Amino acid sequence: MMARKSEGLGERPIKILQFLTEYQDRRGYSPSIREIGKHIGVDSTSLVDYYLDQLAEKGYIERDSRVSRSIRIIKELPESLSGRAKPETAGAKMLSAVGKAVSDAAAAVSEVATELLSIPLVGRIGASLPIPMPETSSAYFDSYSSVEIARSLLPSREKIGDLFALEVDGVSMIDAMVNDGDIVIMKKTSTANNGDMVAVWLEENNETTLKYFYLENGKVRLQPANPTMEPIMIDNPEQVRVQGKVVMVVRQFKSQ
Amino acid sequence: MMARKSEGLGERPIKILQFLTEYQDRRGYSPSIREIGKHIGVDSTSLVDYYLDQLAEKGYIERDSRVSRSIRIIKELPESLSGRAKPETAGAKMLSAVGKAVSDAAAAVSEVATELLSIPLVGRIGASLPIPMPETSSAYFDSYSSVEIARSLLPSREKIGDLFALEVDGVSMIDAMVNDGDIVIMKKTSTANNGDMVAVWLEENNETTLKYFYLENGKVRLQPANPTMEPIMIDNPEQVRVQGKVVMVVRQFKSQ
DNA sequence: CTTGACACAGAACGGATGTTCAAATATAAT
DNA sequence: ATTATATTTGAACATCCGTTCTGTGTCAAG
Repeated sequence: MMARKSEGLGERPIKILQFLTEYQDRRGYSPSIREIGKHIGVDSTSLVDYYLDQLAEKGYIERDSRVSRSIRIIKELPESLSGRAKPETAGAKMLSAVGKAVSDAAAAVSEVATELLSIPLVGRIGASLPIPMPETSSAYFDSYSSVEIARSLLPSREKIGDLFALEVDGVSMIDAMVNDGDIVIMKKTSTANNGDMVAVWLEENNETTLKYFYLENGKVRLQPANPTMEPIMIDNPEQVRVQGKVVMVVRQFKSQ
Repeated sequence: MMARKSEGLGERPIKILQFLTEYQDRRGYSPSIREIGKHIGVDSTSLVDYYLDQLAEKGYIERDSRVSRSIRIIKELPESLSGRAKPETAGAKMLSAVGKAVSDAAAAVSEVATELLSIPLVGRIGASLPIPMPETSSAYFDSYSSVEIARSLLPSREKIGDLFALEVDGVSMIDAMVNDGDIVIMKKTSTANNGDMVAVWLEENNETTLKYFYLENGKVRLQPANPTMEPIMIDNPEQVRVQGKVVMVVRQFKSQ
């Protein structure tokens, strides 16, 4: 019979190709020959080398001579050979999500766009200064950077027009459980409801702080998030300049 | 006097980071330590290792212990230091499948939106229990809810496969500036770099906490985010069970 | 049966590679 | 000056890793 193998791959090379994809997705670099061998149940490095040569000749991968972990995937496995079930690792799941985003990009852009809000990052907030506010109209669209937040994270009927973001400068709001570098997403408003966390400008102290807001029989109580700290009582609500209410705080750890 | 030297990287590490980007874009895998050394004019491998440690501690790269060519770029160089435009055209095909898909997607929809990652919310984290971990190979896809995060908020080349989210239960982590109801997004890992905020299971105290991780001459220092609190010193690093590193914290304020 | 192409095993070689250590020098802080 | 910390050198070590070589067994064609 015509055992014409020139077109097809053996089972082992296919498994290797799958493993390469999975490994690289997960770890960001290529496995070594011995790692490949262990995964497919072969402890002869020469045999793995043999399979890799096949994959290279068929144009599926490339590798540099004498360089460890230099395998690059050039061509995807044909679907007819993929033969693997859906349930994969978490990484593959995320991968498929990305793949979906790619393939659906043209069709679903509008949908995605509505799910992802681009909130202008208009400046920094520190204790010593009133917070900057976005211009009421628009047009600051490309002047500053922006923070992208999924709509699903925000209160469902939040009006997006009044949202803006600030980066926290300094540790002055540490008692509000907000740290240097955090991004606070605020809603522009001059009124607040009880229990809201608001940014207020305190004229007497000459500073901006984040506090929980309570209006109780004519007096304003500004309560720090830290329960061990004393609240600030203000008799005349007119003195309290609410600059916005905090909708969300995002803290990123850039591994530092 | 404030001699702003602590700002960041020296000239050598910056040059290394540029070289890493260039090399990986061109060849699809990471250079070896000696290749890096040759490029920056240093033939001491330990010195390159030293620089790479700095880059890792600052969160620019990640690498796996004892694995050759395993450097991944996590964070791009700040533009103020880059001194180089972004060549997006050629050479990008050598990137891993994920990287390729991501960059393609970004290119496809860059005008309207970036990608939205759906990160599984696998449970709650409290002081009294080890944190639940996502099963690596099972389909928890629709059994739990998920948190949607724009990729732009995550480190640029972060591997997305190992991410999962937990909701904070209780105020036990208030000294880590994490409050009840916060959502922490973590990366599944059993190793940590200095300065990372990690979730660790402390057997003696029988609790899980979030602390900054430092490995200093063989001992582990777990530093609370609250600077007024004392660190925990652990002589034997084997005792420290790192369950993951915190990538992001999201706090939502529901408006009434 | 013989031959030859193919698939596989095991071991060994030599170079590549990450890691570590001791020590020297430089820089900054006290 | 003195101490402490950061940077740098050089070398050595133990593995890791790709490559190669000698086999063994299979199976179909001549």
